Amino acid sequence: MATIRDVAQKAGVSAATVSRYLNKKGYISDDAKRVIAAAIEELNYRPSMIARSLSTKQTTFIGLIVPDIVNPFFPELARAIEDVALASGYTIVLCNSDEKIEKEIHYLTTLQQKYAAGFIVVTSNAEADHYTTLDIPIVAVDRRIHSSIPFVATDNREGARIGVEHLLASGCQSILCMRGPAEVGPANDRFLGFIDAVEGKVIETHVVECPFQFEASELAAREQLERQSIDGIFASSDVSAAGAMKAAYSLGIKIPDQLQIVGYDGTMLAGQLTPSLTTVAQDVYKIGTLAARMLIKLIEGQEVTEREIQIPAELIIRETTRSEAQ
Amino acid sequence: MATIRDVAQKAGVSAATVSRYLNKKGYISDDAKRVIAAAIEELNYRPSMIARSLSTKQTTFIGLIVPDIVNPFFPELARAIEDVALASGYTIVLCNSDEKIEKEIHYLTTLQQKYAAGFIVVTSNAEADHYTTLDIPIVAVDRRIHSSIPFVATDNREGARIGVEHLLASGCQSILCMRGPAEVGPANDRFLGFIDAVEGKVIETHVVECPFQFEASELAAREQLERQSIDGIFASSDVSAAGAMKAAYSLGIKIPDQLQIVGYDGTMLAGQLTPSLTTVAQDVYKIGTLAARMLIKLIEGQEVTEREIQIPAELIIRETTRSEAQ
DNA sequence: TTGAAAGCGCTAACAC
DNA sequence: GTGTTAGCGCTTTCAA
Repeated sequence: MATIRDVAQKAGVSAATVSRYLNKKGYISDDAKRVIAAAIEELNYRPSMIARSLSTKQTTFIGLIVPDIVNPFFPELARAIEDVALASGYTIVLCNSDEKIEKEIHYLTTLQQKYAAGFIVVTSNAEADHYTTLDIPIVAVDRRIHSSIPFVATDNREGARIGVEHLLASGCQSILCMRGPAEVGPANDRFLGFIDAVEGKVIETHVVECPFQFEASELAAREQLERQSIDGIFASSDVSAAGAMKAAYSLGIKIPDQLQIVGYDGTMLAGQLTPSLTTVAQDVYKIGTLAARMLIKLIEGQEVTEREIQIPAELIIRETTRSEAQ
Repeated sequence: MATIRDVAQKAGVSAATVSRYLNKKGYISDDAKRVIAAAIEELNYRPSMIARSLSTKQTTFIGLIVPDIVNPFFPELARAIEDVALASGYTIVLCNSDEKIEKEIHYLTTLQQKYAAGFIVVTSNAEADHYTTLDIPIVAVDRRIHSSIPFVATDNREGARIGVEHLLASGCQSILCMRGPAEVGPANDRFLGFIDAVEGKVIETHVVECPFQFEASELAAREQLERQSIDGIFASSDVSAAGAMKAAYSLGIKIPDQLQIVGYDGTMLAGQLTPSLTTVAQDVYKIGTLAARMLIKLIEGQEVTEREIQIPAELIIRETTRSEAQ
């Protein structure tokens, strides 16, 4: 690998001049430009980012800490972040925390001593110390970490309200809310949205808490479906909705004739189920984009006015609801 | 941020000694150990990996180049790789190529000048020059790049054969093979497996090429299903199978009574469909694990005997086939 | 407009 | 066992 000095020598100038050329800093004669360009070309020279980093103390790595990239929400988020990072010359480092605080801390410290310029984090761990005391920028996505940390997410409460409203408008009289885990912020927000929608209405409601997981959701749904007459389900995630569909199927309950279902998330899965699932879609790509843009601004010391962004969710009506109202 | 010299000073030793302590290299007195440890603790010192890298010319970043992390195969692969990387002190950098050779080259060069110690790559781009001329280790996953580059994948041909065999054993007389794109290596292997299974059998076969994509697959399947009588489908991916299921559903064809379907991949989707999809499952996590281990060995200069690994696929029998033979 | 020189934080001979 | 010294490849004053 050629170094800056090799280039300087070949071009007959000093390393400093080459450096200036590379960084477009300071004046430099057209002649010099020409020879340097030629030398770089000839040597196929690529500056070492690591030497540069050592010198400038700036880096271009963004750490992305998510619970588990296998969870369908995160690949799309990662994709969005990577796209904007790429455009701005940043590179993303993938970290799976499994929601474990030790793993989060591990990444935070290792990456910081390595090369991270900032972090984008999805975590439910409440002890925010490790985040608030960090001396590099960080933005929280999907779940709020601390009031001092910028945050981007869907307006889950309103999204859920819309979804349940749709069930109501479609004539449901007895609705089951399959809410997510109490430890997860968005799950609570969605539950609040459910309450918002049903409050004061003369209908029956049931609530069951279950993880964002297929088998567990299927089980929970089956239990509820057997026990009482339910004609509508609002599931806090598409996976749970899929579980409910399975339960209904094996119980011989017809969808959407006897039972209508609304999921949440708007993952691919929703569209690929049969019948296809009506769902409240999050614009995950947009969340990722905004979070990444915000972080990069922070890293580059630019002004960030909106430190808290809520993105509206969108109801996608498909085959698991009848939408009589329409 | 404290530096190694700060630590040395506080401990009353030289930077070299601290360095030796840090890297457990060379002898060092217990006394020294004690003072150094104390100084490190007190100053909350963390060595700068970037300075270290500049000095040693070693880094701990692994570039992972995949077409698109959103594609369900890749998150699990990434997860596996990250898990073994983490255990060995490496960190993974996520790169989405969109199958575009320019993007691949971009990552290859940028990351190399940044800090990559090696690459794990999934690509169908045949011009392997950029890979074969690379001067850092690389391993190919899922799709072969060049005979000189180590490679880990599922034994797709055999996997497909098993899947089709199952359709045959379940009594199918007229089988449609929904094969993947001709440019994609594994798709071809799976098609060969299909041929292997049906060759010489007195049954009817049909073949249609379609991308690993829901809508397109649904369309293709519907067309075939309308045109001729088909009682079995071997789809080259679970997504395509899901599309086929949807087509059958809207055509009023009962699964598995009138039509049996076998998918390929063993993604979550397969288990979450209703009825759940019989599929040939790849052990993606294992592929990732083996690839990462191999790459790390290569990076660390260890002997790698098996440079080409094929992992068997496993048939998971679920509700879209009848398995009369059992 | 350009070059010399110092230094970023660490490692690695080599000498003591 | 430990310290001195000389870099790793780049940037950045400061002079010229």
